Amino acid sequence: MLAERARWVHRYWEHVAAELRDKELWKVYEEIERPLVPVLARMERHGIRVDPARLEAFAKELERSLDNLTREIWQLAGEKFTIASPKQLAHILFEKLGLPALRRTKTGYSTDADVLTELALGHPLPAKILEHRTLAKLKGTYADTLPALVDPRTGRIHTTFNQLVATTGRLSSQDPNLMNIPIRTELGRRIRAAFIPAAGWRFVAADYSQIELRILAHLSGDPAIIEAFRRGEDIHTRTASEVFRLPPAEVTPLQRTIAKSANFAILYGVSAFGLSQATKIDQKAAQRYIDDYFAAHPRVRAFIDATLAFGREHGFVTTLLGRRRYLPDLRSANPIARNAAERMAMNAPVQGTASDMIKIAMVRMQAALEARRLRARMLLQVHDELLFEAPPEEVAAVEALAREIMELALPLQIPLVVDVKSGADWAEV
DNA sequence: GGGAAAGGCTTG
DNA sequence: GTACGAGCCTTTCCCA
Repeated sequence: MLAERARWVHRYWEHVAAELRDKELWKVYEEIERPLVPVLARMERHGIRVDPARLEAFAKELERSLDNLTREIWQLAGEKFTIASPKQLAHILFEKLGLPALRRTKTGYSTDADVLTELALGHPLPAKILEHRTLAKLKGTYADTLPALVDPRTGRIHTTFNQLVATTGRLSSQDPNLMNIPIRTELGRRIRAAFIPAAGWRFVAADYSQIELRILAHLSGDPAIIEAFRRGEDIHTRTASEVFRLPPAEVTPLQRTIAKSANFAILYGVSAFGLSQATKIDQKAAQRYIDDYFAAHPRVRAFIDATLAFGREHGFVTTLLGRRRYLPDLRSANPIARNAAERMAMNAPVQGTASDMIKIAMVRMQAALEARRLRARMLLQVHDELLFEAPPEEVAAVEALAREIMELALPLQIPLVVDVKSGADWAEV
C-alpha cells in the first residue's frame, strides 16, 4: 500500500517535472517556490506575539462607543433596527427617511461607504452608520478575535501562508489573515500597535518603495519613467506634471492625487470608468488623463498592447521570470468577460513579478540569517514588505541585510529602494 | 441548525 | 458592467 503510493508519487513527479521544464517553469519552482516552503513553515511555526491586554482594553472602549452610537442611530432613525443589516438600513434610509437611492446592488439599494459618504452631506444618520461600521469592524474582526487565537503553548499567533491561492503568484494569509491588519486610520493603528516583538526585542520592517511602478518601467522600458526613478523623483508628481502639462513645482496636491490614481489605473488595467470612480472626476476627464498618460509614455502603451497580443495568442501572460497566469477569456466573444480578462492580463505581469522578487528575497534572507548565526526571525510578508523581530544588538545588521538582499533580489534597469525601520510595535515601524 | 450567498470592510 | 490581488465578518436565505 505504502509502496504503491510511493510509486504513484514518483511517476507523478516525473510527469510534472517534465511539464515544468516544458513550460519553462523549472526555475520558478526549483529556485523560488520549493525553497520558500521551509521558510514559510518556520514563519508559521514561530508565530508573532500580540498583547492581549491591549486588545481587550481597546475592545472595551469600542464597545462603549458602539453602545452610544447605536442609541444615536436608533434615535435618528426613529426606531430600533439591526444596524449591520444592509437590507434593514436601506429600508430606513431610502423608504422611511426618503433619502435618494444612489446605486443598486443585485438585490436592493446599495448602502456602501461611497453611498453613505455622499448621503452624509444631506442627513446626520449616514455618518453615524459609517462610524458604527468602522468600530464594529475593528472590534469584531480584530480586537475580539485575535486574543482568542493566541496559542497557549507559544503565547503567539500562528497564521497559515497560502502559496497556491493567488492567481498572480502572491501569497495569502489565513486563520487569521495577518496581511490585512489595519493601518490607515488612527483607531486602526491601535490594533496594529498590539503586535509586539519578543520581550526586550525590536521589530524591523523593510518595504519596497513603489515596487510595481518600477517593475512596469522595467518591463515596458519607458525611458521617461526609468529616468524619473533614476533621479529619485516623486513619481506621482512627475505623472501629474505630464498629464496636467505643468512644471513639477506647480503641481497641486489634488493634481498629484489624481495622477497617483492614474498610475494605479495603469497598473490595474486601464479603465476610464474605474479612474473616474476613484477620483470623483467625470469619465470624459478620466479618459483624457489616460490618453495624455499614454501620449507621454508610448512604451507603456506598446508593452500593454504586446502583453494582450501575447495573451490572446497563447492563452496566458507571464512575469519577468516566466510565471504564468492563464486567461482564456482574452478570446471570449463576451466583451464584459474579455475586458475583465484584459485588465487581469495587464496587471498580472507586474503584480506577479513583484511577488517573484520578494519571494527570492525571503529565501535569501532566511539563508543569510542562518549563515550569520543571527537570532533575528522573519515573521511576516505583506506583499511588498517583510517584518522581522531582532534582539537590539542585531537590529542594525538585520536592517542592512534586508535592504541589501531585497534591493538586489531581482535587479532591474531601475534602482530599487527599500525603506527600513525598527520599532517597539508594529504601528511604530 | 448549518451552509451558501450577499454585502460590506480590511489590507498591498 | 469594471478598476488588480486577497480573507473575514454579519445578516439573510434556503434546506434538511
